[in-house]
Amino acid sequence: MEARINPSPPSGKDLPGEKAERIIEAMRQSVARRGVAGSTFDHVAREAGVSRGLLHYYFGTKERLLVEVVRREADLRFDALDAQLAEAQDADAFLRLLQTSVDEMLRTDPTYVTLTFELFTLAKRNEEVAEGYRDLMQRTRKHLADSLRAKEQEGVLHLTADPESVADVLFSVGDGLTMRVLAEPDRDFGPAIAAAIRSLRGLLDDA
Amino acid sequence: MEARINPSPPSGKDLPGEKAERIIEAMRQSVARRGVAGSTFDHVAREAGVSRGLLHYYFGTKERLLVEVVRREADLRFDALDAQLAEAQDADAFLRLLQTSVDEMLRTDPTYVTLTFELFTLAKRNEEVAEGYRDLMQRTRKHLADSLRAKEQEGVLHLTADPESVADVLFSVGDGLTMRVLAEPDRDFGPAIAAAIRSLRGLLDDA
DNA sequence: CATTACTGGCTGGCTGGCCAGAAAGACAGA
DNA sequence: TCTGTCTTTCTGGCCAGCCAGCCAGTAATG
Repeated sequence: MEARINPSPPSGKDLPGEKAERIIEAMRQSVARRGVAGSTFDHVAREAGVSRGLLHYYFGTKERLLVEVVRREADLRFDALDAQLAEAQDADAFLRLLQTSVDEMLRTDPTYVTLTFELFTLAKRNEEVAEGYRDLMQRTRKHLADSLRAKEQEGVLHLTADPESVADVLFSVGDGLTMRVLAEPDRDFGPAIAAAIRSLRGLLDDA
Repeated sequence: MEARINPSPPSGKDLPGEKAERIIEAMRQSVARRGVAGSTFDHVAREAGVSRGLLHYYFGTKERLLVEVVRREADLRFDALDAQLAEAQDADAFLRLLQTSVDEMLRTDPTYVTLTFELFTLAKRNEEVAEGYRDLMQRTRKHLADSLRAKEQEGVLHLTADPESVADVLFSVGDGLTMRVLAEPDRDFGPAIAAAIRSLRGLLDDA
């Protein structure tokens, strides 16, 4: 009766938690589009193709559902990063790939940026979400830092600060500029982005 | 009957719009603390010491009240910036002052950072707020850019990009790092901030 | 038949906005 | 200075709508 959260494989034809997956993904998209407040169980359930009650059955509360959303967000972020950065062969290429990665995301689907900010504001008011968000930040930083370390050992980059700090700064600039681009989509941020990249290059390669 | 918004001086002992001021300030603090959704007219009215109805009388809707909050936010931001940056005599001092300004704000009262993010997420869903937010971004950028230009003419700085772009990048890094500090208050961001400053220095002075 | 997975009606609480009218001036005349 | 009237400012009760969570009960599974 009090199973909750991934109550074990539904035995039969379905993947374990296949419905739970659909709920999380529906919530993810809904939060990006409508915000946390606008993402009612009613809407999300309809979009996931399940009943409203199931959301409670699996997750109990909205907050716990959001924590799962954050977790999934981290996975998606990692995949995107790894795919983009793997092939960089020097600092310039690395930054260029980072930039096009952000560009592309903004043009095709700004879901996860929006979601990140939405979760950040909620984290201020809910400890469960806050913990999930901290975890997301830490894992993301760690992940990029590992990539940076690897690239350094390959001789592709020469970091002028510890990898974690570099990762923090890279993500910070990325988030800050993204926020501005989203707020003023008609403005040309080309020069600002170019300036940012020039400025960041000093962290990746002082040769 | 349809006066609305600063309906003219209340003639007598009070300052013009003194109550409106109190409402805006109460809303500002409430949004920072409880978020937009949690800032009900009931709470805000009580904290401003007025009746709930007066909020409608002055502002009509919650959105329009929020737009006023954004406007006030810009003024506060300008004052803080001007006060801090006026005395900088070289690029390093400029960045140092920028940093201590952010530090101090974080330690004493992170109200306006929180508020800024809160408004950003709301802007995604409300055109009135979005316009106010764009305006805030533009005016803030313009303001810092003007400061930068002035410092350049004084010979204090030598910008390596147009002032608006430099302002964008400075604020972006500031916002991004601030977000991270707020999310992980126990982590030591000293090295990351140092790295950011080293990196940004290239935008202010290539001598 | 027992257990687990799932449904959807219900409810109590809350919210933004509306509005009828009270309170507080403003002004004029005596 | 008092009084009566008009206007502006301000109040708080009311309402319709919405929502998260609860739960009694149904379907599926083994």
